[in-house]
Amino acid sequence: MTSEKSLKEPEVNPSHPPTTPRTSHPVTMREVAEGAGVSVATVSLVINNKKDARIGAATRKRVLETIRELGYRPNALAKNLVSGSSRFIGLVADAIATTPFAGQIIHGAQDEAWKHGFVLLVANTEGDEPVEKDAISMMLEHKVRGILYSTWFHRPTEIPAALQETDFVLVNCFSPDSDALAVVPDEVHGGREATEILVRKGHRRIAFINATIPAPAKDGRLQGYREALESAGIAFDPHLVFDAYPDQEGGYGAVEELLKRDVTAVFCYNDRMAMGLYDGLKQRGLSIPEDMAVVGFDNQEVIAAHMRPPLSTVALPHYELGAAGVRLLLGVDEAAGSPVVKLECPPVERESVGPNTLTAPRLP
Amino acid sequence: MTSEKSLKEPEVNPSHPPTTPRTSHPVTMREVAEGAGVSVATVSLVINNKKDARIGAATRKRVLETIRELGYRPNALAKNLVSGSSRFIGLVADAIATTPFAGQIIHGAQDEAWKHGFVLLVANTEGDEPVEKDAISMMLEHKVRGILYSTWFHRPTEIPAALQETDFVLVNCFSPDSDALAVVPDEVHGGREATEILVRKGHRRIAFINATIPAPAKDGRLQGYREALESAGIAFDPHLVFDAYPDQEGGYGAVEELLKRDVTAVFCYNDRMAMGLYDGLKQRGLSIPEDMAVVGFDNQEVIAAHMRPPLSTVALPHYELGAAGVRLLLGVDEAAGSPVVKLECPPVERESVGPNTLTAPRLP
DNA sequence: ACAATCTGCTTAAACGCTTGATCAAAAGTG
DNA sequence: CACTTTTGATCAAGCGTTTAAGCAGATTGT
Repeated sequence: MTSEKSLKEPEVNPSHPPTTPRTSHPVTMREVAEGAGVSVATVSLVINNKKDARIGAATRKRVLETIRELGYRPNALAKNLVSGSSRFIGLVADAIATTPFAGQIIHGAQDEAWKHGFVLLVANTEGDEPVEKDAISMMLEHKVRGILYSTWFHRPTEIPAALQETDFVLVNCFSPDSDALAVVPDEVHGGREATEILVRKGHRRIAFINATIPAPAKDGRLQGYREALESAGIAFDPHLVFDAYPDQEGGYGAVEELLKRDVTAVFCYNDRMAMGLYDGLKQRGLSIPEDMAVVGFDNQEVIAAHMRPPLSTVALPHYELGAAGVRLLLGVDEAAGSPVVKLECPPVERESVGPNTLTAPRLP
Repeated sequence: MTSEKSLKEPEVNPSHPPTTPRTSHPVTMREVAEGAGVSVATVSLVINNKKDARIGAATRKRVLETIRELGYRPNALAKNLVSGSSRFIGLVADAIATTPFAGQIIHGAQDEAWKHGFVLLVANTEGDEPVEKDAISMMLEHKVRGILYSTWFHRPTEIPAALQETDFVLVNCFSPDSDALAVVPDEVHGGREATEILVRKGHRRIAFINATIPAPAKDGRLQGYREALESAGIAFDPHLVFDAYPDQEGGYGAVEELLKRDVTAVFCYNDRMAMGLYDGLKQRGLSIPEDMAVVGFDNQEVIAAHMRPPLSTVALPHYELGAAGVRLLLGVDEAAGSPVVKLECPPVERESVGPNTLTAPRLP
């Protein structure tokens, strides 16, 4: 009988109530119940303050106090077991930090998930199939509420089989032959916005340096460019569109071609390209925006905002992609008609675009 | 009696075994047991193939097959409940995507965690105290194995009280008055490396544009600079060190000062500063590295690798910080003597540094 | 031939919590 | 005053696992 739980054993250190020494095993609900002289059921009811539970004010207070004194923390694991589902949302990314973009997706997803009481479980697959499979398995085993499957650049993708075992939404990618939920940037809209920045400033002969590599962005932005021209009543001139590899070198190398075109403005496929273009232009003694207005695409903060002059561009809504992905997963957004949601790419005007001074003859 | 579990009800769709329709509730171990005609204990033993468990070859095979047929997935929640601890590692960050850096920390932590069978639970606090508290609570409630508390730039920090309730390690930050485990970049070493890139190319008059804002980096890099000079037998000249705000503008604005110093090389506090410096230099018709050798610090990929010429710099080991943090947390690294581990900042040589052509008279 | 040992599997308790069913006492009703 | 109702709390089953302990039947030792 001596092994019976001794009642009211003097506390070792009653001074700082919430100090739960890590050495002692975690406080459970049972201990709280004993401490407060009630049943665990009561404690549970108090904690979750169930609407229809009838608990006396005195008891409730006593329980709450005991919880504080003991520094009790609910065990989410047990909670989840009972409810059969967790408050986790999985995020499977093919690149988590290869680019700042991926970070933004995580950021947006994290914030939105948190807002709804969920936590993000992140896995980085580096594009490795087996890893991806394991990652998804792990998430399923943890009974995640759903999975966000994201890619670091906008592209079509296959849907891993295991994904079908839970709710999921594709983020920054889409499945051409399936009606899977997806959220992607609206490239066409972006292309239009970019072009319109130029149009608004009076430019009429606007070049578009597109990417050499095929992607939704390549087609979409071109279409947006054409739409913007059309809206402005400017005839589309195929000669003003040409391709370059979408990086600094590409932009730098495109200068020569560009200058042949006799244009006053140029829309670059992305910011890095614009960065190279800047160099090429400056090297020829040309200045921006006076001699050439330029707009980029992506709004890579580290680059765009700090070039000289700061680059006007169009932002890829990565943060929003993550956030919208979560909302779509949770079904908190008013259901869209199409399963694939397209997010706007907002223009970010800085100083690389000035009014067109060349429509009138140069320095008349 | 009709509500009894009907035995061997014909399968609805026996064609694709592993296709577990999401509509049906998840397959549990019990169902596998029934399917295989054994007890759940047996199934458990087979799954974890316990060394000392005695299971017949036939039974084992049958169980394994049933698992496959039913598409069974263990419920990690239940597993964790029993074991009392999860395979989670929490990552609390004050900024998850404000900078590409934070992404790298996550990346490193996730890779390393994964390697040891753990998953990352990420929370972004945006520096907000209550959020931080909630985030830590949530992690504790999920019985994480430990917590990585990370900051996006190297700095001293307070340790949130709740952290003490579990194992934790500070990443990219440290607590001046506590012996908490921490892992940070070795700024002194970095400063030395940066300077030595220049020294090795024969430069003797090397300026250092330090930051205006106090930080471990400011002091550390300066010390590293001095150490490198000393090792090279170059007298430290306080006039060659001056401060500027650590961004593009700062670098651009520092050019004037710099040119007064009559130096052949400059070590910038960070890459962004170097970027501004490039502009200022070019604008004055100076070329890099011929007229001025420049090295940066941080190795911000998006920037450094693509400037013209590509910038020599020193890398902040963000990925490694995350990875080492996890190792430290799990205790897999050979215990270091000091609780704070300093990681090397490796030099990344590119083309912004050439041999010193000015020690000898120009074009002799 | 009988006990001792081994083999293969099952029983049942436990993990920490939730929740519908219960129940005793207090309060309200006619 | 005998009754229903309300109030405040408890019981106990169950969530899906793990694992120590148990138990038949087969195998071995002598």
